[in-house]
Amino acid sequence: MGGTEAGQEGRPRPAAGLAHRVPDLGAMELLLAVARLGSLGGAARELGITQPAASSRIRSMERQLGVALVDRSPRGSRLTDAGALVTDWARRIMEAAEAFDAGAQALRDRRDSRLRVAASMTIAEYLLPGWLVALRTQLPDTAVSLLAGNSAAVAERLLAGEADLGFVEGVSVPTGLDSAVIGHDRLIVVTAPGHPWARRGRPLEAAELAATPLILREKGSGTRQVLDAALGGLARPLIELSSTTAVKAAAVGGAGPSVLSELAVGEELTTRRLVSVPVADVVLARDLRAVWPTGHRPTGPARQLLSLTRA
Amino acid sequence: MGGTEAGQEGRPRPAAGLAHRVPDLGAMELLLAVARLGSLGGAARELGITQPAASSRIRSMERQLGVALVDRSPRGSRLTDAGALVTDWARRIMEAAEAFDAGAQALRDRRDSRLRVAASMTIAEYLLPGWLVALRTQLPDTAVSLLAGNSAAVAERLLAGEADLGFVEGVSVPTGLDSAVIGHDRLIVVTAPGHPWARRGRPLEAAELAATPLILREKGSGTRQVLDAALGGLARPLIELSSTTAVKAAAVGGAGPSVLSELAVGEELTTRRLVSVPVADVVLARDLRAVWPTGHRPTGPARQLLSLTRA
DNA sequence: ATGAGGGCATAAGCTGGAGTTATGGGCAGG
DNA sequence: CCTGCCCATAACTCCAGCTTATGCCCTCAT
Repeated sequence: MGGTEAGQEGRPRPAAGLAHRVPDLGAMELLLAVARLGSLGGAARELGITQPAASSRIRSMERQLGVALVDRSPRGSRLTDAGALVTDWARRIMEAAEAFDAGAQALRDRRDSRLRVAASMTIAEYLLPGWLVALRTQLPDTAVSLLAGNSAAVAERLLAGEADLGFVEGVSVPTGLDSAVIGHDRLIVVTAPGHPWARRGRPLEAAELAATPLILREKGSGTRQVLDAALGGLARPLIELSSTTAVKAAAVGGAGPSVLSELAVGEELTTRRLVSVPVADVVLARDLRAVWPTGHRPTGPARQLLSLTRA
Repeated sequence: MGGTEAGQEGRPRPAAGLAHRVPDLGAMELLLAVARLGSLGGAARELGITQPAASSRIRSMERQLGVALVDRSPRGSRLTDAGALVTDWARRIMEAAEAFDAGAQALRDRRDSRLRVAASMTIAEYLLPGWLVALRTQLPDTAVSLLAGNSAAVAERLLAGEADLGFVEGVSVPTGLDSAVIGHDRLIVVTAPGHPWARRGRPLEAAELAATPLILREKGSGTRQVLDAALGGLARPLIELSSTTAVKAAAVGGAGPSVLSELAVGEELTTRRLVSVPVADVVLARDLRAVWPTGHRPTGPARQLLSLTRA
């Protein structure tokens, strides 16, 4: 028994076991239903399970967290104060899960979909799932398919008639396509709040930025290319990491300043885990564009998605 | 068998069953490990499970999503393009889960904790979990406890010596406490991108806002109170809903304009599911403050947390 | 060329958690 | 007082995920 126990002396354990400390998505969904409906039985009915199942599931979630979440009474259940908080936090997980679901569904629905989207990686990663969630509220029964690739691949799909609408980032628009600017991907300089740059009065000079070792993605990544171009190939790495998340984690931990896409650090900025440092004389911006074959203005679901993406 | 099947004629199904369409957190954690390490076996070792378990779990995730995620070869596994995308989306869920975990742990760790925080609901809901995650990277072994309540309760705890640091929002600071402004909770007017207000040239006048029916939280909610005060008790409801999420969903769906805390809609704004409408002559802002008993300037972990929260 | 090693897959068996049905006890309102 | 809604407990079932035991594939160094 417990065969797992063998040999865990100096296990690294970076953030491992999170899944064991956090209730699973089903339990959270149930908790949200209880919060909304004010009754275990009601929530159970809504999710298509029985009342005892709901009762036991909530109870084991309370055991796992070590916190009482609901006040049960003979005429209903209400959240405790702690329960309300936990429910709010759970809601944010479920929102991320909804975006995941919308995206995953689009990756799968190849052929028979009514709206075929081709998008560059950055957009597909950060923006598209949110758009799809929004679109779903407007057109619940429209199947969407997604193909992610670089600008050239997006153009190819559109011109071959294999996609209805495309999204690319960058300075130039592939030939044969019309486009509309829908936003900007700005690279920003960020540091942990404790770093000296977080309190400087005047904006950072480009030369200063180029002279300072930064936490960066590896050479070859899109972000790195834009930065190198803007600085004239001068970006000086303090550490090179292979994922945006790793870079963010290092920056949050105070290892040094970094340059990241605004899209990647929205959450960190609003919670002040990272602070944006104004930069004086470099513009690190790329346009985000919706694209379609010249002349074939988007119609139907494509038009609807397009209108979601710009003001 | 399959007793669940009974009687589901006109089931409401608002967004039900999400948990069945999305892999569970353990599977995502595994996927992230595979992405990072480039091998199923390696990921398995890191999570303390066996290689066949990892293999089968990834495979069933691929079945569930209907998408191939990893390219298995006799010398390792790499993510497919779709897999990279899915992994990025999963990472966002895991980040939310990490915040959840940090918060939940603080709710539980009552007595023996080294840093006891008291916070108002808005801050505890939106900001604190992120701070705790950041703090964890700096002080991994510091137990933190959290007590959430209104301003009066926060003050009481601090003055009784039962909390080391507090956070409140609002215009006045409770007596007996020193404070530092760490941010602002601004209410902003938002609409779906398709709404006429999303394209107006000039900012909205207060009178115009007061005259337009809005999607709002129910009377008595904090947000509603601030809005009513700023407008002179005039806010006119189009729909009244009992949770911020419901309000957001209605606004995203295009039901009408709404007024929400900036903190609540960060994600929706960056993905352009909602658009912020500038307002001319009303300031809907409250300060967010860190507070502590007069004279007892925070030290140790409390000081560290405080420095995380402000620039 | 050949054996060692890392990596993945398949097969068979075990276990625990989540689900089910069945039943009982509190509290409100006609 | 009884009907209805709410929740809890008990006993049983079932499956997802785990383990161990094997085997095949490929690469690299001897």
